[in-house]
Amino acid sequence: MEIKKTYSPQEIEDRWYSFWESAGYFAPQGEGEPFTVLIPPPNVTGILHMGHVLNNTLQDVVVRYQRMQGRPTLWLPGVDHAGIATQNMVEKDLAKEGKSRHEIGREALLERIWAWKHEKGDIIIDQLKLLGASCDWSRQRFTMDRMLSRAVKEVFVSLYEDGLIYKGKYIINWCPRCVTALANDEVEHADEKGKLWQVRYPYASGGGYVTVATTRPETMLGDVAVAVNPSDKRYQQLIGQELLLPLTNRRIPVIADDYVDKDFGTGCVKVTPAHDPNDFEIGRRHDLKQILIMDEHGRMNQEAGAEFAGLDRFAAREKVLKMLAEQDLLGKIEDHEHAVGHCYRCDTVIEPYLSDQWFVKMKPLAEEAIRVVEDGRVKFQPERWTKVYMHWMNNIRDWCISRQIWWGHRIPAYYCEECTHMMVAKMRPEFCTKCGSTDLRQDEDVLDTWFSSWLWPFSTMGWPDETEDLQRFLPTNVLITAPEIIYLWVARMIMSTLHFKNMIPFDTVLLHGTVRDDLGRKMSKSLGNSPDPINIIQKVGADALRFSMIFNTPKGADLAYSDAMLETGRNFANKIWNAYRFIMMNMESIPELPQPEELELELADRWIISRLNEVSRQASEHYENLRLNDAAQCIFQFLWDEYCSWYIELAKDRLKEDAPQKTKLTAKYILLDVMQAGMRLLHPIMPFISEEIWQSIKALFPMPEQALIIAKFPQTDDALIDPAIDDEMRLMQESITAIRNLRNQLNLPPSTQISIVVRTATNQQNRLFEDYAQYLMRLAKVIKIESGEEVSKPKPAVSAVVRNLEIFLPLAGLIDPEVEKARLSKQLAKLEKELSIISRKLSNKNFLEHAKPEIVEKEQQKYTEVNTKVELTRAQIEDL
RNA sequence: GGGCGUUUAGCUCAGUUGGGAGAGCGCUUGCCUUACAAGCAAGAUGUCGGCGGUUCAAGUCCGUUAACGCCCA
Repeated sequence: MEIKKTYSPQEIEDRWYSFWESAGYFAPQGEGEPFTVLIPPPNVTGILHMGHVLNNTLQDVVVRYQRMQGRPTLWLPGVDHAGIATQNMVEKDLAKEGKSRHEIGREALLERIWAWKHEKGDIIIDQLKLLGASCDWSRQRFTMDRMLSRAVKEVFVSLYEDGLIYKGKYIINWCPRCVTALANDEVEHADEKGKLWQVRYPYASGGGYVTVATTRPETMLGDVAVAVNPSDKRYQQLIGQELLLPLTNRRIPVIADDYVDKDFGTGCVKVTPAHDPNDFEIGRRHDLKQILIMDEHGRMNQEAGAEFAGLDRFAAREKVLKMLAEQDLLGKIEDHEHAVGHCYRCDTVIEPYLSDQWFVKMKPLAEEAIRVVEDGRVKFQPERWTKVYMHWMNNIRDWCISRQIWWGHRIPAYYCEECTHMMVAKMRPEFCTKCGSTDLRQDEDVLDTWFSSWLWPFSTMGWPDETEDLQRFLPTNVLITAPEIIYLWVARMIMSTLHFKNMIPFDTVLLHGTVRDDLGRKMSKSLGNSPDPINIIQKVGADALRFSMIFNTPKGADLAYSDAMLETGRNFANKIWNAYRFIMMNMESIPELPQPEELELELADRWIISRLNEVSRQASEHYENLRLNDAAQCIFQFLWDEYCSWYIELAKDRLKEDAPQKTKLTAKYILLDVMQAGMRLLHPIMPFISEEIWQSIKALFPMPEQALIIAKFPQTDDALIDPAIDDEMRLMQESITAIRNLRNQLNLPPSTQISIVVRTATNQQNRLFEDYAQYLMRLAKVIKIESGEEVSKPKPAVSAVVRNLEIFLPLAGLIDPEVEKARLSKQLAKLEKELSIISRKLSNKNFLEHAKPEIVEKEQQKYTEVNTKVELTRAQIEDL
């Protein structure tokens, strides 16, 4: 068999993905307690970015681990219809043809969007497959599917009937570019430098004026009052007076309202109920008129006055300022930094805008959703996000769910054209229930995309039917997502699932960080600092990408991505590949493997088995606790630093032609067994290379399972974790390192063969060095070893102290006693410092009284150990 | 204005109940040692942001302060 020297993922990854998928391994298998993960549905317009990679890799690792635990595991995938984004995109294409959606009409636009969806809507799904995502694609969902649309209608009608959905005229966030309302959380605030203009409003009676301050002077055209704080002494006599609104000659009153901040600006506030949320509230309290001066594109309308009609809002601002200045009505102008809302889709400045919208009453839904988090039935990880959730839930506001676009679930409300009666129903009514007319019109608006996503836990499983899937998989287990959508999505799913299913949707929410570039900036299209994950996968393979990300992402923390970081995964894959290559090179002549009971285990075998069991236990624990970086770390360390650097190196002697047959076969058996077990540990993080190697080992080393993806995760056998063996092996390793160090200090090239003398301190050590002298010979390039408790120190020699034993390297002619003395003195100083710290502790009465006995004992042991080293080192110096 | 987070090796960051400061990358030195130069071996590097407190013992707990970042208003 030919195995390449460098690992090439391209040849392997596609093959195993199709194998898994066609064998049906992604679907839940078997009986027992299921494990379910809901995918945060990506946008149908989306293409895979680094954030998706992190999010979906985390999910896949958890899912693959649970699958290997033998649980029927379901990762339920799908995409959402991304109302505004998708429509924007198709409208852009339309614009290239010189058409607008209004010209072609609603039906034609929807047809075009569906056509686009059928052609390109699965791009991100195909990309997730390249990443290795083991979703059950037979259950793939789309929020506009008939099944999910049915749930949306059902929910809308039900909430309406319960009085939890209402329609009304309110100030909402309006994007004049998207020409639609936005929910509060779809608005992103950014601090911007603006101006605070003072404007003089003359008294209607003449003789003077009041000065108001505003950041948006153009809205003055819609002013209906000026407000002052009732407790503001300066303006007491003003209240009730009338002013003449400049540029319009409208007469407006001065009113008193507690909302006004006496210290902001001049203490006088212009009131524009149709264009400011706070003014809207003031207006309601004082029963003021609402004058809408803009159209839906952010242009002034007739109400703004003939001079302004048709002007864009920012052009209108300039004109208003110019005209005010001409009439000498403009006062002080100050720089003013304030938060400005922007559309999260297109970044256009949001306009607070008065319009007819649909809302969900959230308070009643929030109550139970607060309780399940309070009593721990739903847990956030890391825990601090609980506070964020609670804060929002305790201050929850009604949710504006209507959007003035066409792509989405059309609101199931119907109006009678004759008597204006409104009906809300799942099916279009035949006639008006009030006047009997058949002339009905459906509401033009569609629902917010989140209004379908918030039903994801049960709409994807067939609700409102009581399906098998619902009974089996709800509540799900872990939701893995980004903290940005705690409000938009997570909280709302908890509310909807409690309300409609009387269940929690999931018991754990894992919030992960953001992928940043190496300068710590968020990755974004506009910065162009986001690499294309597909390119990365083509270059280094999905496994390397996945490992690098997991290895470098602690639970809940941000990830700094760089190409350098990628090398961790790539190099690791290559390392494993070469370990596998080495094993296979030596298996060519394998006759037949021994049975486990026929093995002749030596120190290294027992040690690697002990370590494997310990690492399996740790890895399991880390996977369970969602500490995936720790899982990656400990598997990496085991395979690279223990299996490759020590076990394989030691096995080389035992694989030689002339080695005894038993020894040879035992080494081969353990090499294969530990490698296959290592692949099991690694599989959740690096599924492709692990499956490839495991399958190949399986050909020589029979295993019951058909595939690694469904193979059992290694169980720990505590009886095989042997601290005594670990300790003996560690002594050998420390001795080898000490000898290598000596060689290095003396600049001995690897070709120089050396002999050493080891003065042991116990019988047991003596035996160890006799039995395993070969280990030192192999790894420290020693040709002759003399060991024993009574051996005498050769002269001249350099020496090292390992625990309580001494190692001498006799080197006539190569040693400069002064240099050696300096080297040892440096070591001695270090040791003495350490010793003094310990002895200070041990002579502290308080320490001895208060510290736990095992801590004291540990310190005492340490003292003995260090003290021995000090004495031995001192003796060596004197000896020179 | 309110809340949250971060500050540990040159860089990016781990460090879960307080008890011997860690990883990856980078750096230094020597090696193509028959699996791997995407590698091997040996090494250097820290007033754990500052100050104060609790404790026998603090990177870890408490208070305070500074810088940076995020969210909300």
